Amino acid sequence: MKIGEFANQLGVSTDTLRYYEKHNLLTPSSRTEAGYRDYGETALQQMKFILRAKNVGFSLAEIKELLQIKFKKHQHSCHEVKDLTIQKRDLVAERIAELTRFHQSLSVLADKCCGGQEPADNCSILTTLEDIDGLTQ
Amino acid sequence: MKIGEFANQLGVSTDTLRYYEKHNLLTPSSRTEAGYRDYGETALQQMKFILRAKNVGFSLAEIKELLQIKFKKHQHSCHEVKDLTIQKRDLVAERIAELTRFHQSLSVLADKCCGGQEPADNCSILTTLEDIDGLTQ
DNA sequence: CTTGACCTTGGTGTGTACTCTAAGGTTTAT
DNA sequence: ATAAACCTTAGAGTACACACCAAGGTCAAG
Repeated sequence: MKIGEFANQLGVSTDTLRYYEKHNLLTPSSRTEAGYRDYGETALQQMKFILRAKNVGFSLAEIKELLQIKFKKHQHSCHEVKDLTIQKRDLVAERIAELTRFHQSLSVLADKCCGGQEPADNCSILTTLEDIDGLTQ
Repeated sequence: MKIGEFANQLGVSTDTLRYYEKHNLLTPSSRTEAGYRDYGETALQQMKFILRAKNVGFSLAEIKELLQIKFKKHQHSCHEVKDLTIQKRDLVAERIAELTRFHQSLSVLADKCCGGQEPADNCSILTTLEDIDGLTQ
């Protein structure tokens, strides 16, 4: 399968596939005589693996690690894989916590503001940002 | 106040201050004869405004908008400010939702894995990423 | 036999918020 | 007088995940 068809089947761009190849995430099974990339079943499965891993939140760098393990499963332990997963989960949790604080602060600001058409001279959002430090906790 | 002292007082780097100036977020009150930046009380208040806005999750681009409004309050309405705030809040909410899906998927993966020291040949995390599509509904 | 759709490489651009470097000028203390 | 500590500018580098472009080669259909 040439890159265009392969990309279409997976719903990604050819640029993405070349990018993944450059970054050692997915190498086409072979090349045609003309030098065209030729993707086979193995590549298809691997690309699906990558897309699923992306879907659960892994970065490309993390996926690369997962692939290394996947390639040589017997040289790695379940522990390693679970560790990667938990580390990522905890990182995600931290980011959620941070965004939740943002959301909370923004809600407080929005709720205090009348939102009317009058000039913003006494807008509570602006005055709050000007005056106090206590918004975050 | 020269840039070094000013930066210290606010807990930011001098690079950050020059960056903000370049991007029209904060201009020092004046310059000394030697061309050194000289920050005054107005700059201090504005920088605090910026840092507070950052703390509640606004990006620098959004803060720039807020500053434009703040500079000419009578030309803008409360409505505008509240709109910006709510738009940002909703954006943050979306991102939280996405990350929460990630967190959920990662938890499911982690919980299924034994995490033991044995080889990863049958690691449920890897096989799940290999086999199914149903992690994110 | 040519048109158009595909493919190749290498390189640049995007957005965010800085950080770091180089090469040089100024100020302050000793 | 000189060294340390500060300041200046312009420009490059960082991370992430691609998107886009130019210049050219290849392939199938009409």
